[in-house]
Parts: sequence; structure tokens; C-alpha cells
Amino acid sequence: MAQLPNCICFNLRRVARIITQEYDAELRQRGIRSTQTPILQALCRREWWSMAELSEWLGMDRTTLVRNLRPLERDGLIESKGGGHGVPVEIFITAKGRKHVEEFTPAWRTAQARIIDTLGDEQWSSLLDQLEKAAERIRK
Amino acid sequence: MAQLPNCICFNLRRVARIITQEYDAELRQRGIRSTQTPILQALCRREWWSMAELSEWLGMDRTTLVRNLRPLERDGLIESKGGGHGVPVEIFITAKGRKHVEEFTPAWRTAQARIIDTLGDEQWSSLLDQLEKAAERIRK
DNA sequence: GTTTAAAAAGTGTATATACACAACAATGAA
DNA sequence: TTCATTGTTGTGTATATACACTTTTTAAAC
Repeated sequence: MAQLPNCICFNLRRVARIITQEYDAELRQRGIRSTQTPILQALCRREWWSMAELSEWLGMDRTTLVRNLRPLERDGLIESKGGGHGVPVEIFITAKGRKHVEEFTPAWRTAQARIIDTLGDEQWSSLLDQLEKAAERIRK
Repeated sequence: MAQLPNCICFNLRRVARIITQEYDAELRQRGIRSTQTPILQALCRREWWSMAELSEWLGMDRTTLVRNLRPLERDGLIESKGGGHGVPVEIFITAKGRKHVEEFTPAWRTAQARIIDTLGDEQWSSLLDQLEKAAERIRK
């Protein structure tokens, strides 16, 4: 009977869905999505990234990242030099992309603050730490 | 600099991805996916469900559930009576579906056990409790 | 130098997710 | 009866996710 609520995968996915919707409700007004913000934020940190580096940094499957970059490139927020089968690619954020980051950051902060209000800062910190620890151990 | 790792949404999604991959690695051999197992498990608990009831129980957007049921119905694991625009639908698991549940449950247990090993049972319990609490408060 | 292995990127396919919208049914009010 | 409201379901569209596979380059082995 209590088997379903006991599934860690299911529960984690469910909470991730709920929280994603919360962030997206804020970010939508700025024409951006919760998956895209960390990509643009990562691109701000460096001159450029290769596909493999960026996917490693984001903890995102490389082939997933390939598709996730498409709307961003289409909208001119990022660009890529090189690339294609076997050819290394340089991915970088454009000026327009940086401007977008400036514009959506307040909305991101609002969403983040609303979530933190639910449990408190320390509790979320410790919670994410534990999840991070679990993730690391799974990967080995 | 530490802005990216501080995003709760991003980190939660990332861990959810990793754990989902872990479950799927086990479940794949049984021809089922991590999203589908809780659906079939829920259907085992009742004679039938309406679309709205089931989506509410699973904490899944109703329109998402509509699409997620399709492969299950195509493969004969579930069936539906009624339905269509505006017409209530009765969703229920088939004999084949129940057999599938029996067959994938060991794989599910294996995956679950591997995850629990990473942090311990009590820690996962408390972690999911806190996530649940946060999710509830967000919904209000 | 050729062959082989490893590294890097992209594609095919299938599922997952959800907002905006549409279609229809049932019920109660005018 | 007709009309408006509410509840139930499905569709259009777009993004997210990842495994299996392919293509190409580079580097190492021989």
C-alpha cells in the first residue's frame, strides 16, 4: 500500500516538477525557462565551452544538451563556432544573451526566495548537500 | 560565482536526472520506465481511476498523464472505457499489466536498495519528508 | 604509413512535461 | 427551453531527456 510513496525516484521527480513549475511561472514573463537559466549562467563564467565540458559541468547528458542549446541559438542568445560530426565546437554566450541574463535574474531571485521561504535557507542547504552527496556516490 | 550551484530548481532537477537514470538502468531490462512504474502501481490499488483522480494522486499534470498513458495502452498494460472530449474515462490495469508489475518489482527493489545504500534509510526518509513538506507549502 | 583505438560531436527515436486552448457533457438559472 | 457555468477530457505546440548509433578527427600502436 505504501509502496508508491516510498519510491525515491518518483517522489524526487514529483517535487522537481512542482518546483520547476514554480520557477517557470516567474521566468515565463521573461521569455526563458528553468532549464535554460543555468546554461546561460554557466556560459557567462567562461569565454567558451566545448559541448562535453558544458554538459559535464551542468551534470546533463551531452546529447540532451545538444537539443537544449537549439532554442537558445535560434533566439540568438548563444552561438557556436566549429562543431559538426567529430569536430570540436566552441559554445559561447552573445551580447544579447548576457542582456537576457541581466533581465531574468530578478525573476529568478523571486522564485528562489519563494522556495526558500517554504523551508528556510539552512534546511534547503543541508537538503541539497545530502542530495549532492547521494548523487556523487551513485555515480561511482 | 556560486550562483549556479545555489539554484534549488537546477540542483533538484539534476539529482532527479541522475537517480532516474539509475532506476531506468535496472528497469530497462523489464521493458518499463521509471515514470511508468508508479502509474501501474497506482492502477493496482483501485478498480479504476478517472484521469483527474489519477493525475491528482500522482501529482502529475493532467495533460502530461494523458500522454504518459499512451505507450502503456498501446502495449496492452492498461485500458480505458469511455473518454473523449468531455466524456469521463475509466482507466484500469489489465491482466498483462498486473503481470508486468510482478515482473518489474524485483528490479525496482534493486534500484531502490542501491539508492538507499548511498545515504541510509532514515536519511532518505527525512529528506523526502522535507521535500514533501516544501512541495505542499509551495502549492498553497 | 597504415591500422586501430579513443575522443568529440550529432542524429534517430521514444518518452516526459506542461501551458494555452478546444470540445463536449451535465447542471442549474433565467 | 435556452443559456451560461462548471467540470471533464483531449489536442497543438514546444521544450526536456537520454539511449543507441553514426560520423569524423586525433592520437597511439605497430
